[in-house]
Amino acid sequence: MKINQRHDWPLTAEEAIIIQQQLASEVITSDQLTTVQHVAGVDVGFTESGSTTRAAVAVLSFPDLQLQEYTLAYRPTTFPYVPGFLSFREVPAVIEALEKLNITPDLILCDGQGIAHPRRFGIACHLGLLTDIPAIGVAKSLLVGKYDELPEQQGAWQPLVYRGETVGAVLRTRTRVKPVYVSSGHRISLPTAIDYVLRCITKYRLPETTRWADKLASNRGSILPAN
DNA sequence: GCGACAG
DNA sequence: ATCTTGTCGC
Repeated sequence: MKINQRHDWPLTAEEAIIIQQQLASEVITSDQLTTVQHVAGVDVGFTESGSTTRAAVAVLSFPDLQLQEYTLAYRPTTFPYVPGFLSFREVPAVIEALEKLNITPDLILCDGQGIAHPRRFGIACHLGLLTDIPAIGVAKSLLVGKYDELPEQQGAWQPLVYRGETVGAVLRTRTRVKPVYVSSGHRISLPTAIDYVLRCITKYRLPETTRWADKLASNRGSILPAN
């Protein structure tokens, strides 16, 4: 798929904040999706002491969740990990991997937050805007916000509140397992996002999309080409 | 000023 | 994220 470059990649947090504030105003948190036939999972891993960023995209059919295609991209790491600026470290490589895709996904599940972010612009928002594809943030841990305890049952959830606003949901994807943090990335509402995340869950805590992407980005099973 | 802090 | 073996539990 083709992706139009909307900005240069900043080298400092100060420059990154300006970009986040500009793009955050363009994020859409209402449903604007087409029929979902393909769901993509995205993840990033690091090699060579972190100097190389490896991005993986896995496209699964929906709703049957069978792997249809995957791409990889390697790039030198140019931005450090700073909470609140994860996208500037990972998105450049992800974009490159997405451009190699033959199938254009109808929905993207990201490993990280959507609008559940200090400036309402997590990695799912960034990827959603750059690709103009509906995107959901599914994070394994909390970045910002508070929430009440939730039932142990699969499907239970509680609003994630930050500065008086509901920015996401804390969702129990499997009974008695630690919950995940779901938030809108772009072109999707929270209720719809929760629904899709649950529909991508089979027998594990994380969606099959992110499990595939994670496996590919970390090269487990030695199924990847060296480069 | 003191903590908190996606991956 | 990454460094790393065995081990407890279903």
